[in-house]
Amino acid sequence: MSHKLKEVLKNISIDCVIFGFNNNELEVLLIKRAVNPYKDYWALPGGFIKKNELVKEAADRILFETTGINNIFLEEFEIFDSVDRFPLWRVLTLGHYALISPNLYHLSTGSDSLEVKWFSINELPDLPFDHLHIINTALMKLRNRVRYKPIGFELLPAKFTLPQLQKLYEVILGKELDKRNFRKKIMKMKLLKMLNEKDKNNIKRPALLYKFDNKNYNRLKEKGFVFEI
Amino acid sequence: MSHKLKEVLKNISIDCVIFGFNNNELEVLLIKRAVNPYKDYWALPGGFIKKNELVKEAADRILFETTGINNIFLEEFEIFDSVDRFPLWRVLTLGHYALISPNLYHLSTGSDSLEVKWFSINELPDLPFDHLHIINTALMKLRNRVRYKPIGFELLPAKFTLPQLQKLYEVILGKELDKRNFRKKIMKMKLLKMLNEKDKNNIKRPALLYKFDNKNYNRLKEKGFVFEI
DNA sequence: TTTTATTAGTGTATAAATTACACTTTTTAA
DNA sequence: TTAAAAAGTGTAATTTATACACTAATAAAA
Repeated sequence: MSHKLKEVLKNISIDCVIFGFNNNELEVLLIKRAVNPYKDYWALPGGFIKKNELVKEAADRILFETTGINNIFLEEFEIFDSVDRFPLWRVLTLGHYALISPNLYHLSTGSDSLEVKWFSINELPDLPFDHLHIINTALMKLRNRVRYKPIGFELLPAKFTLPQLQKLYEVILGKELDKRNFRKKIMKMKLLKMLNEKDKNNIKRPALLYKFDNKNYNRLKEKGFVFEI
Repeated sequence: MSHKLKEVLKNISIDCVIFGFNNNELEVLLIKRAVNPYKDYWALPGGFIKKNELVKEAADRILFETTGINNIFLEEFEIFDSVDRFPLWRVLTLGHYALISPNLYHLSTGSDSLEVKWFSINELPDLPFDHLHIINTALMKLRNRVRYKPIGFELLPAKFTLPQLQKLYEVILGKELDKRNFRKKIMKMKLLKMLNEKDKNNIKRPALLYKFDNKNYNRLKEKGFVFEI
């Protein structure tokens, strides 16, 4: 790690599970570790919290330093506390996750990472520590959360189509949705702004483009609106 | 604290917010601190995690040592990480909460607590550290959680009446519910076992007693049932 | 230019759930 | 025996959820 042990809280670390959506599949961002233990292994971006850092600040910094990604909404989802999960000493890890639209972020390595890459969650490499368990836990939490908070939208480009949104939810929830009912339900929530543009990506019947109306979502939320899919 | 600093992870502590339900009010369990800082103050039961302890084990032990309560379901709900929240050094606190039926548990003090007592959440004493913030956050999380998981039942005695259950939900959710609709909704879920007994507590028309059918709840859950109030 | 192919977009019927509401019954206390 | 207090109950209207097939709009192919 790039920071001296004396600068950090050596018993508390952070691991980040960054989900993306591509080719109608969920993906997760991994780094190739530059340091031991498990040098050269693909693993979750992670690191230790500095002594005077808030958890949120640390998560943002660690993610940026290892992958080049910043300015995303990281959320704590679980504490991983097995006694021997880190081979050298006792470490509790605060798991964080985020959903991002992969094409919006430029990836770069840092001193702790040799390489950064997206992996389909259906084709993960061997992972060190309990990182597979962390990813699976994050996925379970994501599946539940996405139904009660409009975080799924973060996985789409700023401009998206209703068929894309539906596909995203089908992939996350693992079930087929009726497009008539899905469309009616979403449109009724009044969370989308229709754009006077169509998706022109080699499609016979180009679909209308929308964007998420965050301002209206917050306004409705204050009035007691509850998102649910 | 009763444990030597060298035995614990001094940067990670646990605070427990234990909710009870009494006189149609939510209550929270506090201890009078036996040690500095803030000796003699009423505060949340808390302590440090031992070096080879799982978070869950630590939470259970800390709660038992400070209040005499054990064998309850503690759940982590938030991390409190302000840099100066503990005056002597950097401490991150893993907030845990639980709901219990107060009459089922015998309270006792330990070496860290001079006294243990229930306080109405509407009449809290001055609290040290950020304990008021911790309690308010727990309450917010509780209000949401109680709608999507049948944890509210934990606040009632093993045998309870439907009017008691409704009152509990009204208190937690902060709104009045129609007793006809509430009764229909609850009975339809098939989570209660009707007892051939009535509540005989100085009531003109004694109500039927029920108990929560955990076995059936788990069976229904496996079949895809989702609790929601 | 016309035809074909592919996908987006739409409407209707039924079932289920939610919401709003007042009176009857059952017990204990007076 | 009567009064009081609370539990228990049913109905109607509205909203939401679910299931389903055809039409329309475009680009590619002929």
